[in-house]
Amino acid sequence: MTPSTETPKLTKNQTLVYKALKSAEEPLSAYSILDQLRDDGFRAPLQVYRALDKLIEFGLIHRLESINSFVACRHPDCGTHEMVAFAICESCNRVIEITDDAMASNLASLARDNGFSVSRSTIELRGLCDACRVH
Amino acid sequence: MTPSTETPKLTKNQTLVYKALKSAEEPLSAYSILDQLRDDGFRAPLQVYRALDKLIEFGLIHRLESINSFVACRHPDCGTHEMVAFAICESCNRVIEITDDAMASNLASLARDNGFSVSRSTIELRGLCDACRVH
DNA sequence: CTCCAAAACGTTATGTTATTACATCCGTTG
DNA sequence: CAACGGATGTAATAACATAACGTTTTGGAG
Repeated sequence: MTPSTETPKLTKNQTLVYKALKSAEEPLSAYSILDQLRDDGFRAPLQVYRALDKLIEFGLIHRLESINSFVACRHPDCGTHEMVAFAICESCNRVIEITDDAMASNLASLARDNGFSVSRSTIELRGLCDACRVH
Repeated sequence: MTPSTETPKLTKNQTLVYKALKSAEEPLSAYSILDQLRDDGFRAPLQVYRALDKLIEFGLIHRLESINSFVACRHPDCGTHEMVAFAICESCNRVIEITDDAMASNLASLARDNGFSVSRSTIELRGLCDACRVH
C-alpha cells in the first residue's frame, strides 16, 4: 500500500482521528481513540477504523502490528522510502521511526536470496530508548 | 524472550498444539488450532494459548504478529540467532524463515544510532515466494 | 443550478483474537 | 503422606476488527 503522493483534504472524522494521534505521546489503539472522541460524536468502532484506513492510505499514520496500535507519522518524507522500521520503547511507549535505504535494499535482497520477493514490510523493534535506559 | 537452551518434555496439550503446527503448511491462528483439536478434548481458547506460550518460550514455534498466527520453527538453530525475519507469501501463505547475523547487527546498530537499544524484534515481510511469482 | 455517482457517514450486529479469574488435578520433593 | 508448583478445565469477559445496510454529503458533468 504505497501512500498517495498528494494529501487530499481530510474529512471531519479523519481530522479528528489524525489530531488525536498527532497530539498523543504514544501509539493509540482504535478503541482508545474512540473513547477520546465520544464528545465529538463518535459512537462506533467503525468510525475510527474507517478514518484510520484512509489516514494510512494517505501515508499520514502508521499501524503498529505488534501492539495493535497506531501512530502519527513523524517522518516527513516517509512516503519516499521503501521500508520503515519502528523502535517501540517498552518503558515510555514512545516510538522512533527509522528509515535507511541501504538497510531496506539489504533486507530486500536477502529475501530475494531466500526465494522471496518483498512487497511490504513490518519491522518493529522492542527495547529501550536512551532516555529510559539511563533510568 | 530468548528461547531456553534445553527443550523440556512437552505436556499432552503442548504436544497436540505443536503437532498441529508442524503438520500445517501455513501459519495457524489460535482458534483454528482449537477447532482442529476439539476431538482431542480441547474446549477453550486458553488451552491453546497456554500451550502456545510455552512453545514460544521453548523456541519451538514463532508468533507472526502481522497475521495473528503461529508457525512451527523450521529453522533448526534459530535460538542461536538474535533476529529472525519471516517472509510470508500472500498467495500460498507459506512462511520462509530468514536469519542473517550481519543483517541483525546492522539493524541493531542502526537502531543504536537512532538512540534505541533493541531487545527483541518483529520482522515480517509480505510478498510472493518464487513458486507463486511464476504463477 | 441540478442531477448523478462516489465517497463518507451512522448504526447495529457480529466475528475474531486474547485474557482474567477461579477451581481442580497431578507429579515431584521433602 | 503432605505440601508445593506446574499444568489443566471451564466460564466469563475484554479487546480488536469487520459485515451489512441505509442515509448523507460532496464534487463534478451537463
